[in-house]
Parts: sequence; C-alpha cells; structure tokens
Amino acid sequence: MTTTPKPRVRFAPSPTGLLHVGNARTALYNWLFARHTGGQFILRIEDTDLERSQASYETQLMEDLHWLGINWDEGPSWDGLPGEGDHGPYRQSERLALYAEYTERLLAEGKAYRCFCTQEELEAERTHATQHHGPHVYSGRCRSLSQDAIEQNLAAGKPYAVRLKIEDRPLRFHDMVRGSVEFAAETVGDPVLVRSAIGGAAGLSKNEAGGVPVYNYVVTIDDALMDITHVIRGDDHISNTPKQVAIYHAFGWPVPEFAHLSTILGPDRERLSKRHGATSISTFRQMGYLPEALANYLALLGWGAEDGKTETFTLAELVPIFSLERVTPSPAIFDFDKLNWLNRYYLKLADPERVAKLAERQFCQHRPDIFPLWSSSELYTAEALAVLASQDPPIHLNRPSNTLIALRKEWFARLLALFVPAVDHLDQLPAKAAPVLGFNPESARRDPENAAILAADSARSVLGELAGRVRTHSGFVTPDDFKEWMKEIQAATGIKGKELYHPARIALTGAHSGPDFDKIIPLIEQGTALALGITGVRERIEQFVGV
RNA sequence: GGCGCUAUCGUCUAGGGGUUAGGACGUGAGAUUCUCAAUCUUAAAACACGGGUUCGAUUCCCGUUAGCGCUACCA
Repeated sequence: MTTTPKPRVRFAPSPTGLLHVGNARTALYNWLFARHTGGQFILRIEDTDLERSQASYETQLMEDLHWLGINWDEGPSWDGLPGEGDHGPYRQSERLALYAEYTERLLAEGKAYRCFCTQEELEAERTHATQHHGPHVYSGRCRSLSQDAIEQNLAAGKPYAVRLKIEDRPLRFHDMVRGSVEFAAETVGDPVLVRSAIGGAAGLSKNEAGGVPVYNYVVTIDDALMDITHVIRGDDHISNTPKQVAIYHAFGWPVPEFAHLSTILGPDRERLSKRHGATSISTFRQMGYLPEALANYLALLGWGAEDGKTETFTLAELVPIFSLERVTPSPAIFDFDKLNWLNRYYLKLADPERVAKLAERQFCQHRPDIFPLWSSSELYTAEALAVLASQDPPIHLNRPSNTLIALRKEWFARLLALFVPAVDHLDQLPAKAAPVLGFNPESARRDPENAAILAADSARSVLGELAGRVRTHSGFVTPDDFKEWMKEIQAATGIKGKELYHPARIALTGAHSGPDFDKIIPLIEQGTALALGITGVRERIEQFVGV
C-alpha cells in the first residue's frame, strides 16, 4: 500500500443565487477538513444551468466566501488573480467538451447503451410502477436492443439518450458522517448519462439538448478528473450517490469517501428559506454580523468540540480540532438567538476601530440626517471647545490636524462604547442610539408605555418643574446640573424613583428606559457642540414640554 | 407509492450497558440600577414509542411513529 495522498476536497456551488448559510456551512466544513489534513480545497463553479446562472452571483459568491475567511487553493480566477491549479478549468461551462470522449469509451466498452425510448414510453413505465407499488426506475428495455435495431434507429434519426448499465449488485459507499450506506441496484435503475434531443435541458431548446450530459455524470467526471478524494456536500445528494458510485465503477476509478451534511432547518422544522428571515451570507453581512461570529456559529451547527463544552472558536482554533467524524448526522435548526449571542461576544472582542468603521456605514444608511460624521468642514468655536472639555469625560483638542474630525471620531467612539453592548447586530445601532441622536417628541408621546407614564399627575408636575429649571439655566448642561435638578424637584414635589425619573427620561431621550443620564448627557451636549445636528439638552426638554 | 437519511432539555449539542444524563443559547428568579442593556449568582428544562438482547438499557438490535431528502433526459 502506498502512502495515502493528501486529501483533495471541493466546494461546487451553482451561481444561481446568493450564497446561503447551508452552502456556506458546506464550504466551511470542506475548508476546515482540507486545512486540518493539509489537503487542497478546490472551488468549482457549476454554471451549466445557463438559464439561472449569473456572473454577478459568481463574483458575489467568491466575495462572501472570502469575507467568511474561506480561501481556496484552486479555482477560477477572481479579483484580478489568475486561476490557480493544474486541474482546471474550474468553471463547468468551460469543461463541456471534455465529456464526450468518456461517453464514447463507455459505449465502446458496452458499459453504457443508447436508449431510444420516448417520453411517453417512460411516462407509461412510471405510471405502471406506481400502480404496482414498485420503484420508479427505468426498465432497461433498450439495454438488449440488437445491433440491427440500433443501426435502424440511428439511420431513422431517432433521438437517443445514453444510459449507464447498472450491474445487479448492491451499490454501497462509505459516509464519514453516517457510516456505510447501501442501495439495491433495482431501486437505482439505469441512469441517463447524456440527454437525447427530446429531453430538454435548462436554457436549451429541445433540439440543442441532444448530447448534453446530465448533472450526476458531469460531477462524477469532474470529481474524478480533479482527483477529489473526499466529497463533502449536503445530504440531499445521498440518493444521487449510488448513481455516481456506479459511474466510478464503470470507469474503474477509485470511489472517493463521502460525507453528507444534514439539512439546516428553520424554527418550524422546514428547510431554512428566506421565509425564516436572513439566510444569505451577504444579508448577514449587511445586517452587521461579524464574519467570525457567523463562521463560529456555522461550525457549531452540526459539529461540537471534543470536550463538549467550548463554544467559541476562531477559524484558526477550529482547524486543528475539526473532524468529520464528529459531525452530527441529524438535521439542525438554525438558531438566530445563538448566532446573536456569538455576534455580541465577537463585537465585544473586536478592535473598536474596526467596529467603528462598520458602525459608521450603518449610521450613514439609517441616519443620513446626522451622518456621515467626517465630511463636514464646519469649524469648532471657543464655546464648543469649552463644552467638550468640561463634560465628564471631557473631549480635548489634542491633534493639530483634522481637528474637528478627530474630535468627532472621539465622540463617536464613546457613542459606540455605550450602545454596541446593547445590540445583537450593528444595523440596530442607529435606532438604539436615538436617545442621543434625537427623537420625535410627538411619536415619543404616542408610544403606549410612555403615554401611560406621562398621563400621571406626578409626571405633569415633574415636567413642569423640569421645564422651569431648564428655562432659567444658562449655558450647557452637565450631569451634575441634571442631578441637582432632580434633587430639587424631589424636594419640591415629594416625587421620587420611577415617577420622577421616567418622565424626565422621556423628555430627554424619548424613551422611558436607556443608559445612565451620566453617560447620555455628555454625549448629547458634546454632540451638539460638534455641530452634528444633535439637539441640546435644554432645547429638547423645552421642545418636549412645549408639545 | 418506492428508496434513503434522521430521532438526548424549547434550540445547538456532550455522553454512553450501571452517570445526580454534562455544557451552551434561550427562558424564570435574584444581585445592581430611576429604567434598559451589559455583568454576576441561581433555577426549571431532555434520552419519541413498542418489543427484544441483558442481571441491568437512554446507550446494542428490530419494529412503530414522526420529520426530512431523493424519486426527472433539474442542478
């Protein structure tokens, strides 16, 4: 026995849509297996469905993989890089010419035969099978056609498909996730390898369809030609596998190992789809999920560490411990809550500057009235600087160039420090930060919970007292000022606790709950001073009470 | 209809002939706080059912049930 060669695995998506979490997980497991074993990870684009394939999807797909941290050793050229590897081409559409010679070989060796059956005849067989509770497989009628009959049909120009002769013995293969799997030959039937002109194929007219090889045939040849040793894919391919195994047998090629990954389901136990919310990688990205969170979650969905306890892994940590033997065969329900937990975890760990960049994009999209922050050319004033410096924590002017921008970045970093821990994913940030950025007084009053709080007599008194103090106050407001007011109002009215704070909080932030006043007030006043279009504390209370 | 795959807390899972069946998310309670989030502590929560095998099965075998997939000259 020679030493076992390094594994070669492939991820073979069709560019017919956005990369879906299920496929992404398949890609991830392939990648992890390759990296773990020191093997090769190959990307092959199955773009032969001319009708549905789009070049833009192909690009997006590669971008999504890249974003997740999955790179490939061989694959189509991308992003200016030439295609790598000596097993190309890596786009199936560029391989079409390859298959004919293999079909000739099978025909010549008598391992495949021409089938002249019409659609109607096949349909009739199927109905008959249903009536007799048998499997819906081809009877093999054209297997035993005499040479004369074949010549005659050919001469008559009858369209034909090419079918593989399935030998009458069980078709079994080894699955690294499920163990040995076996299919009886009679439940498989002689599969079509090459379509006839009557068959029709996606994107082709009936006449063009003649001679077009079928998916099961093409993948098998591609996998064999690319020296794929381990086929890791979704479990919807299990029933295709016996046909593929028969093709390997017919050519005398070594049968690879298989690993069929279970389906990912939605909370209702149906196959995960757009119906359940976000499912494509690019959507998760837009929503402000971190790639490491998604990759970690996907790794955990159907696989667990040996200790049964560790839950958080970087890709680098995953590589040495990942194994297909530990992959669970049962279907898994996609749990958005757990993904969110992981995302919060990684958000806490992530470099603040990186988070700031991602967050800024979200603000630009959702609050164009206030963001972008850094483009303004307005100058700061002496008063503004005073506000920045005297709040706690102060923002000091300490950079000679780009000063306003530097100050704003500092402010933004503090805003994020306050609100990022409160979100599951970054696109929730603009809404969460509304207490600082500003709010609509009317809709704040209309909120049912707010309305209930505001309806109380005590709330009216508090707001009246507060407005009075705001009016006589000059200059900006500090948390100490605010504390002082609350103390005075409590002394004057006897109102305290929630009855005191909730109305005040609504007047200031539009919501009855949120971060500490100590944090909010400096951010508001500093934001106002930085000309961010944020209404100051005094103004917003006056506005609110005046409504 | 046929064939195949699957079955441990609500969810993801660990485990494995004798265990207090472990962890995580989520949920409940408590601490903290005017409140929310975060954080910490804590609680509740599972071996689908029926037969075997066995001194003993959640674990092994067989059925049942349920879910899912394939059943095409789609990919």
